[in-house]
Amino acid sequence: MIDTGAMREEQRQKALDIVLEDPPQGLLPHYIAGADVGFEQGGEITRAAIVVLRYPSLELVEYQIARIATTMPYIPGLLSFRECPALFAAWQQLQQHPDLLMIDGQGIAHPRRLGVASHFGLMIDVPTIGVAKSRLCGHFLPLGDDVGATQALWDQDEQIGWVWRSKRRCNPLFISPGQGISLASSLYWVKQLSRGYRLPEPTRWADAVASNRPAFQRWQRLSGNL
DNA sequence: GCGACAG
DNA sequence: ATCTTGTCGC
Repeated sequence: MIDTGAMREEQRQKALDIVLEDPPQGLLPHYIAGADVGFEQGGEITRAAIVVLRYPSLELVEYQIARIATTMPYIPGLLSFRECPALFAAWQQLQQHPDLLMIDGQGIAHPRRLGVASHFGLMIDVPTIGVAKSRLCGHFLPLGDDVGATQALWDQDEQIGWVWRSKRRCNPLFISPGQGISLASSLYWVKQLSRGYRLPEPTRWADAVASNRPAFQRWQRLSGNL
């Protein structure tokens, strides 16, 4: 047991096995991350924020922000080409790489099955889940008004994701597998990482960091991470 | 030809 | 996404 690198890899693999299980059982992942992208100066600058939370406490343990020149305009269906460069820059700054990453945007719920979550997951070779606030494509049966109401998101006769009402009187979330995870596990983890707010904690924290919201500023003070 | 269209 | 105040509802 001298090769700590191999030991660490073994731990990582155990965590991945859990993430990939359907449904997940046994051991649990150690770190889960959330990513969000925003723009500054009228779109000239792309800002990506990635946060890492410890599981299952969901406490924020690290965050990184990357700002780079925008290279692509927003074109529906080609979002990943616009956001991946900044996301990757933030990813390379991380001290801790997570076992699972939630990205705002679609996974396979995309015309070509390559939403930003799928694309970025391939780039970093880490399981990803797409959590979008609105629909890009696909159709679904009428969704109930109650919390937890769920419908499968379809493209023809193929399921490409889920429509899930995470909170009452709020528009539903559009959840789809990014890379290296199943439809069932995608929904399972989004629920597992939600705490009564519309967005699951990883995405919620990523948004708070990217937008420098009060909650994040308060965290900075309390953790001495100025 | 017309409408839809993640962030 | 971003520009932005107040406002409605729990």
